[in-house]
Amino acid sequence: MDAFFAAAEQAAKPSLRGKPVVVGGLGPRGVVSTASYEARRFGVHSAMPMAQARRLAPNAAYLVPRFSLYRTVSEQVMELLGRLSPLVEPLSLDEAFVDLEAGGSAHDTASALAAGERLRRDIRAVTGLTGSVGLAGSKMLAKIGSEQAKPDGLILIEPGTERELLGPMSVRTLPGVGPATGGHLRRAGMTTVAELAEAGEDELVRLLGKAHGASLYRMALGHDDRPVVSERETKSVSVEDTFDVDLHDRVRVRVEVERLADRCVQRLRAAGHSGRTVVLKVRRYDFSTLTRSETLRGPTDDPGMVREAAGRLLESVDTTGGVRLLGVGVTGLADFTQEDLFAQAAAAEQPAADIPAAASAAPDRTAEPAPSPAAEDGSAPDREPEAPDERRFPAGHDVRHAEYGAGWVQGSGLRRVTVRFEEPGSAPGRVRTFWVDDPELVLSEPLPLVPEPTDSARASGPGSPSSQSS
DNA sequence: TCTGGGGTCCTAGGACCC
DNA sequence: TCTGGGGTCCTAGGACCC
Repeated sequence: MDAFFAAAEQAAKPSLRGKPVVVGGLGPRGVVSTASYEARRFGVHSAMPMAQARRLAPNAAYLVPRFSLYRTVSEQVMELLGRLSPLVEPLSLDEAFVDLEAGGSAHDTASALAAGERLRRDIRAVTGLTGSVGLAGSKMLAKIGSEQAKPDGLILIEPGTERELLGPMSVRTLPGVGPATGGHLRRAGMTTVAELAEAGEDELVRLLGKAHGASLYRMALGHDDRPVVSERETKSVSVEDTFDVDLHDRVRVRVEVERLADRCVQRLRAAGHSGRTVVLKVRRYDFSTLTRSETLRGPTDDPGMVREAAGRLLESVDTTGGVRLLGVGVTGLADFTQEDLFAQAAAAEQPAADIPAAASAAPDRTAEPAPSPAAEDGSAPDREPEAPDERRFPAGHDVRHAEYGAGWVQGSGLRRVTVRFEEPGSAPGRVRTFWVDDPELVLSEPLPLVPEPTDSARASGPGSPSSQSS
């Protein structure tokens, strides 16, 4: 999908169409998630500090991400991809590989092109947004193709033309070559893909290590036989928070770690997982980042266990100077817990008589989620009694007013909310301001971008190469 | 007003085991 | 009569991706 988050917001908010839109964290330490193409013309791009974006494009609209909306649109797009092939590999909410050959939806250049264009039409019809398609014989080339096709385009890379196409491109075009590897290669005198191929595998392995060097050499030759994999197992679950101002108080740091542990366990349980290794992440005032981990005797999804492990790990970290970010994660995932094992063992030991005891060996699995006293009352003494206006009415979120109907928050503060009354199908709307506690005004769920989810497209076509839409 | 959040994969050293 | 070889697990850090 093209500039996905920003494009979705423009589709939802008629007055923003054709205007620079920046989606990302709006706090003092926020960064840009997505900039619309209009905003990119000012030099704004993903991962840029929001403060810098505001200097470059002071008149852009700045919005927080609304993942529920993006997830809804993403599901619509993934459903369309699923009609092309059972082999769909999502990379994120807005990007996926499709193995057209496995789906029988293309068998040569012409049928692949037809499938790609049909997909783009369907995406536009169903979501109201544009996507770009790269068609090629491998994942790497399909991805590079889709990147070049953006925005709102389609590119097919004819088999046999890969090397000549890649040769003059920057090494940074290849997946897996970021700032660090790019720098290494530049210092070694290599800036283009052709120069990588010339250097040879041995040289690249010497420079970058075994795995990275070897795979990069193959990519430089246009070789990539990685399969499209539809079901991938989750390996870790983590949550982290960057604080608006550094934390200095040790007690506060500890409280935040416990909160994060609870949030992490919530997500872990929601996914039906448990894990053996607890990881604490700390970013200090100077941006130096460290992790500490502890592996338990068996997998757990118990909030107390994770909280305590994270707390122990915190003991070994020097936080003088201040803490910028804290994170808690769980890896070594399983779909059972150690309590399950105990229960199983107990049941096996004493077959009939002992079923109640076996059940009580896993006492709080059903009683959960337990409201943790530590996280509730022990929490930040300096916390606001009520959420500030910006939190109650986040910029960009949908609202509904009893009299004026559907709109979205343009800004809030000083106990006031400014709302623009418009919705996906409407003309650009007018702005009105209300008191934050106006009972007529309530936050609402995102409206669909397209009125009736059209059901036009049909699966079809015999097939051949891989494609990626992004 | 410098630098998010959620992931994946790789490397390297030490412990431990046979 | 200095210090084998190979495998796995754990820990920490780094690069990269969206």
